[in-house]
Amino acid sequence: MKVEANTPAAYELIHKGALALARAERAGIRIDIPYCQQQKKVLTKQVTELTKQVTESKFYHRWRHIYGDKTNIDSNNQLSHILYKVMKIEAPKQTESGQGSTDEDTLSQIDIPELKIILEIRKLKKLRDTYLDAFERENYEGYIHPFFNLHTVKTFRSSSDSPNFQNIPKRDKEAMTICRRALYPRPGHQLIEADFSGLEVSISTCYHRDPVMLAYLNNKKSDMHLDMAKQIFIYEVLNKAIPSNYRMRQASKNGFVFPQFYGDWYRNNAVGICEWVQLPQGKWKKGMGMEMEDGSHIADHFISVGIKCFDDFVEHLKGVEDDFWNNRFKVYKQWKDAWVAKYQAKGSFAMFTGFTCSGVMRRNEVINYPVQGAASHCKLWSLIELDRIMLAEKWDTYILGEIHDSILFDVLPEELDHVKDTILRVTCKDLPAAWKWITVPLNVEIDVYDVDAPWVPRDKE
DNA sequence: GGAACTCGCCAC
DNA sequence: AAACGTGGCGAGTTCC
Repeated sequence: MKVEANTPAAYELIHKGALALARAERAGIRIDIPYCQQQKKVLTKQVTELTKQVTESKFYHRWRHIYGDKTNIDSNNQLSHILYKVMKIEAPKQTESGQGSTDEDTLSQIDIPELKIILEIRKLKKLRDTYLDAFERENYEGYIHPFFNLHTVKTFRSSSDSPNFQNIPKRDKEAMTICRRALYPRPGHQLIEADFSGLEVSISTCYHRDPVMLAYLNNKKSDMHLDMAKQIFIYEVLNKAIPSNYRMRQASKNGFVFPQFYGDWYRNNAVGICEWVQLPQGKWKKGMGMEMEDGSHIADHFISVGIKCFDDFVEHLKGVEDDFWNNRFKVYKQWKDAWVAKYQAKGSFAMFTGFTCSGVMRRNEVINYPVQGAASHCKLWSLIELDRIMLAEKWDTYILGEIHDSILFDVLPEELDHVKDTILRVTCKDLPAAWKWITVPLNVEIDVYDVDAPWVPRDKE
């Protein structure tokens, strides 16, 4: 497969983007090194304690009996051999190469208490060795300078390394706090993060122009994910403020809608959704799964509507998928089929932004690349423009980096209001004015952190 | 002793 | 009909 910048504007975007990102790299992000060192010690102590618990167990003795001095509780090869060959447990899942899997999902299904400890050790070591250690290693005079690359990714997204600034924990609150507590604004400054919400959905709609999706994007009161949650859970999911309703919406969004857009299918979606609401992949009984607002459980509800096990749920999702593409978003589906047919005839396709992709690609790639690419270019155009303005107006504010559909800034508090206004103008007005193919509204949310505070959201309530 | 591989896991 | 897109990186392991 080959990608090319086929227009002067496409070339210019990459050229200017590289320069703007180089300025972000040079600026760097302030880092609290004493905190990193101290937190690494805390994590090491916890790891040592947990390791001791494992090595004192009967399970470990069995392991040691096989591997002797070579025994290593970090070795998944050894663990796989012990579990599935020595103890003859039936592996719930295989890896790519056919070995019994030892990932989190698999180990948590096996009833050996030491496996829970091993998972906890893995988690703590990940934080210590992948994040805090990398921050300290890359520290130069109190700042890290992650690289942002525009030449490595097939779809024209960016990548980041040394350290990778684009995969610092966020969803797991504890992991997020431990890692992001190390990253600070300049003295007297504050961090803000501007996030394009649902950018790839918006950009895909510029291609397919599905009227139902357009209606969702143009009507702020409508909520696609809430509607999908109602259908998937056969439940009146109405209020995001109720925790169980919110969870069902999250499960629909991240377990069904987005994976479907990437080309996934209902069988995988069923597994994903069950993980979100803590239902097993077998028979369901009353009291199973996440708790609802009235104290009942999600399994009670599913049983009451005739879904009594995982396989019933898979069949239900098959129907939801069919309705999703052949009824709800049928124009989107027609666009996908036509787009792929056109690619098959020509051997290439063009993005809105003046780039072409040619060569052998799978169906899902042909559908995903133009969306991911053009969405990424929207963020890059915005970043270039904001960088230009901040230099021209001599702001004491810096662009620090970007995470695919968001940009992180280090802002002088006196400039905050002006910076926020400028971000919203550039992303929501100037960008669609410059690129006429953007025919849907774009939404940007700006998270503001406190002055002199790390990259950790202030606790609500 | 380094290159290249597998596996697992973080982000969007 | 087929069946999840893009990365970086650490630890363990194997190959040369």
